[in-house]
Amino acid sequence: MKYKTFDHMNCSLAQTLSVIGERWTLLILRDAFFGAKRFGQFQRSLGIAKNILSARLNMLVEEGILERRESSQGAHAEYILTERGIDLQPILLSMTHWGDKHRPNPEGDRLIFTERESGKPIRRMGVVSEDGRPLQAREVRAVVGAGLGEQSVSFRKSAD
Amino acid sequence: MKYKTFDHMNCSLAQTLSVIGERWTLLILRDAFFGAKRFGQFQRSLGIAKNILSARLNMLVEEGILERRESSQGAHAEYILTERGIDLQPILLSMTHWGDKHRPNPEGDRLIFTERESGKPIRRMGVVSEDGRPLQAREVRAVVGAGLGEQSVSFRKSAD
DNA sequence: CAGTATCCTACGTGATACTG
DNA sequence: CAGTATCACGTAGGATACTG
Repeated sequence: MKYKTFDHMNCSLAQTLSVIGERWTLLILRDAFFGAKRFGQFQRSLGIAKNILSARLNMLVEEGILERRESSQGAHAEYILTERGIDLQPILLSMTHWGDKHRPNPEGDRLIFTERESGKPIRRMGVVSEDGRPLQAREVRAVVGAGLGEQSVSFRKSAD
Repeated sequence: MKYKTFDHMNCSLAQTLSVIGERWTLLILRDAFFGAKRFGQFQRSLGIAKNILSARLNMLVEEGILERRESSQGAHAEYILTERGIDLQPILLSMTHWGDKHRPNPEGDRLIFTERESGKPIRRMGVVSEDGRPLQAREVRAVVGAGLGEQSVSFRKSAD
């Protein structure tokens, strides 16, 4: 009767959720992307309980998403995003964009993400074809690959 | 001492998490994207308890992500993705791509997402400049907008 | 300041029984 | 089949005290 884990599911989404699927995790990572490094920075920013924060940071280090470094100056540790952590950026940005659109702040956008060099806003996250054209959701379909083996994925005749 | 909600946070990511931040929700939506419509389809596919599924479906309908329709044929209801739900596609795909890369199936990719027309695989989800160039994570910065008011977002001198 | 440890609560969850 | 209701349980989460 225990909590069901998603680990056994042969599904990339479920695998990802088993790592970052808990409420606080993505908010911690958001702060990391904004430059938070120290325990106290995360804690004050989020208003999260210290034991939860401690557990999440340790988990993220175990998963290779953050790296724990002893700071050269001062006795505190620092938590730094690894490459694997930086790879989560599209997820965070997609979620931010959805919130911008569907749960907006009446005063206007909260954050605008821009290209550092030019200052121009980036394009809203969305599916892009191999040669760079934006695609509508319905123009995309899923094809079963080798990793899925015998499993089917569709509830109808053709996967969407 | 109750569970803290994220609703009050003036952050698009937190707002999104307060809607789809619970474990099962994205898996239910995954199935919806693959064509699942009926209660039993979700239930068998996920192995989720019926009361949880019921609660999640109702929540998603309330949030305007799914629409509940009485099927013309047969007495069952159907749950259909709304536009707002379809807008979640970049989130699901970003998470799927991360799982593909960092928790791969040794046999190969589980699913390949392709452009329906040409059959060519889509580009991996990532940040794209206004004029369509792929950007590295570090080439992106966040600028405070009107919706953020007085709040700051940075832990250092310049936001990342 | 940076955590760890402890205790407590309530929410998410799961099994099962029940209804239309 | 499509749910709703009930109940029991564990884990996430929160407050606080404690240690280096």
